[in-house]
Amino acid sequence: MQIPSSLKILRIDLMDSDKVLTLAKRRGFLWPSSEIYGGIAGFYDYGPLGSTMKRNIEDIWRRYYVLGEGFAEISSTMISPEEVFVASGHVKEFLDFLVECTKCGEVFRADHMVRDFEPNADALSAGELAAIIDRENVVCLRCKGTLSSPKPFNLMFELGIGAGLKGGRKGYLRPETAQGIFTNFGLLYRHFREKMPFGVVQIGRGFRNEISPRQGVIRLRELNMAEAELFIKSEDDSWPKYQELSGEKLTLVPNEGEMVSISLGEAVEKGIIKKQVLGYFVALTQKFLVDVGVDPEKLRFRQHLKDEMAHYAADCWDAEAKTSFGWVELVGVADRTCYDLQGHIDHSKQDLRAFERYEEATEVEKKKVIVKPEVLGPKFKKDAGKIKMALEGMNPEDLAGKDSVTVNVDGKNFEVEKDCFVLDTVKEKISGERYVPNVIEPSYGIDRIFYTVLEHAYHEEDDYVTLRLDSRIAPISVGVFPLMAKSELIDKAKPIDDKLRSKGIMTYYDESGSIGRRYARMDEVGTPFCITVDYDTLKDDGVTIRDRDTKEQARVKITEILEVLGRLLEGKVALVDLAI
RNA sequence: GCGGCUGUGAUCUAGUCUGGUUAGGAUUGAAGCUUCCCAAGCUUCCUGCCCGGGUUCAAAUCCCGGUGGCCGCACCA
Repeated sequence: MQIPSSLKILRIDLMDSDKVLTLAKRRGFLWPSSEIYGGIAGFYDYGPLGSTMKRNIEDIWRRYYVLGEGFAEISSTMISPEEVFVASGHVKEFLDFLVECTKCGEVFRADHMVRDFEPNADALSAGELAAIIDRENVVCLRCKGTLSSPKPFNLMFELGIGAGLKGGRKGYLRPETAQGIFTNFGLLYRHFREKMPFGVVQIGRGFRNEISPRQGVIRLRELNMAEAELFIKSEDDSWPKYQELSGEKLTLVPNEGEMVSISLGEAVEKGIIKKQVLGYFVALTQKFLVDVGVDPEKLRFRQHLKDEMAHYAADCWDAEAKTSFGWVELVGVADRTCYDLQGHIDHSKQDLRAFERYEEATEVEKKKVIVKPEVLGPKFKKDAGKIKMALEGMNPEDLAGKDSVTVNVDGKNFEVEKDCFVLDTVKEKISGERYVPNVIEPSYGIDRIFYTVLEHAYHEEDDYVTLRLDSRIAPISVGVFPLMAKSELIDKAKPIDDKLRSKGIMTYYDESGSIGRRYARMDEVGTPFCITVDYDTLKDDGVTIRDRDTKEQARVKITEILEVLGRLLEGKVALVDLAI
């Protein structure tokens, strides 16, 4: 039977993901969570090698953001009270209204069902959606059955915090780490000694009650994320380190127009990427991803479509990697504007603004309404306070020359005579201005990056599997073997192993089975180098260092191992150059 | 969440249709032998029918429910 070529490719690709996931399970990278109880969709445990490799990826990420960009790392709670997510918009926006067919049970998104009648369907309330469905007689797309009323489905996990008959205070598991940074903005602003711009990062878990988790770790309900929030002055799109990356070649898929392959500098000049600072972090993201092992040939940046944007974002570029699951979003670089901070200002009544000092303070003369409390008080008694506030908020020009003025407080009108206040001109010193900072957010999905790195590192030749992981990512750096399990060789090999570990190099000591089998074990988990003590070692104090990818060997004196390995692991020298 | 397919040691798989020995094999793993540099060979060993009900004298096998996986639809702020 003839199989269409497109299907053939699909089949082969699917087999690839199976192979990678099977290897990941067998060798302790990824394990389905709670497997002895049947497992649970959307949850994965990181095994011993996986935990280490994940940490290695996170450490390199820290190198970029904390050391490289000077961002500060915090670790905020995973549980927050409801108010946080009301302010962030997640309670209202992080949900879909679903309608169910009362006849066949098919479930649809309510806003999709009324899209033809209402251009702004996703902004409607349950009641409004129900009204349109009723009015337009919208029925099930599949069987024409009657639809249920719209029911909200929020993707956040809800919690009751503490005891109490009502189940305690309502809270949620965070769907993103970002809110912990925004709620701490005031303290962070102080930490940075009120100097703008500044950045804050957080590596941690987020939780989303996905309707249909699938594809291994690509869509999880408990996920690992690394997020950076860069606070900048509103409208200021420059970035001091921009020039350093402006030559970086990017593959861009803008939401209008064709896919292009151009430098960051050109992309910003041509207006494909609107802001320098956003572009900088797109390019930085590319450097990071390629650094940890994402194949640059399988990497692109795609701009979100207008209707695809999250509720808080004005612009967003996703880093997408080609995997056997198709193009997978690894990172989102979003312009969140001042949405989040403004939301928290509105809901918490706290001042979460930054202050920018002018180079020179200016003095302005200003007319002001100055209330005489000793006159106003006795006249209006308990209403006096509110009337005072209202008066002071009025435009002095409107009060000039009038005998009395009508003030509306809480729906009641009060006639206030001119003896209650005076109009005066005061000098005011203005030394700067306050503004709500804008936020640029690069948000990394660690689990997806982890998987992509595994898949892009996976090599198979004649059923022999090698993970070509970067030496800084590989969970084990060096295998240490005696050629045979003989005491004279073991006595030489063990101290080498101890020495390397004491210097912080992750090793794996192995004396069982044939030497080839031991190399194969290490190749399969991506260990870049293996050291073997052989019978010649007893005579010349030399050992062989073997390279995972080329299988070449070099002979090195035991006393020089540490120095040589240091250079090899940092990628500063290739083993072939040491070979003798 | 709906529908289809599916679940046998860590991995791959035979057996399931047609119920009936101690569930067979391979890989991996462990212990050992072998001067052993690329999954060599030999010996020995560990580990399994997704879970729960039901039918039956008897269930890996048939039925029902749950659950995991894959695929399609929907979803993916």
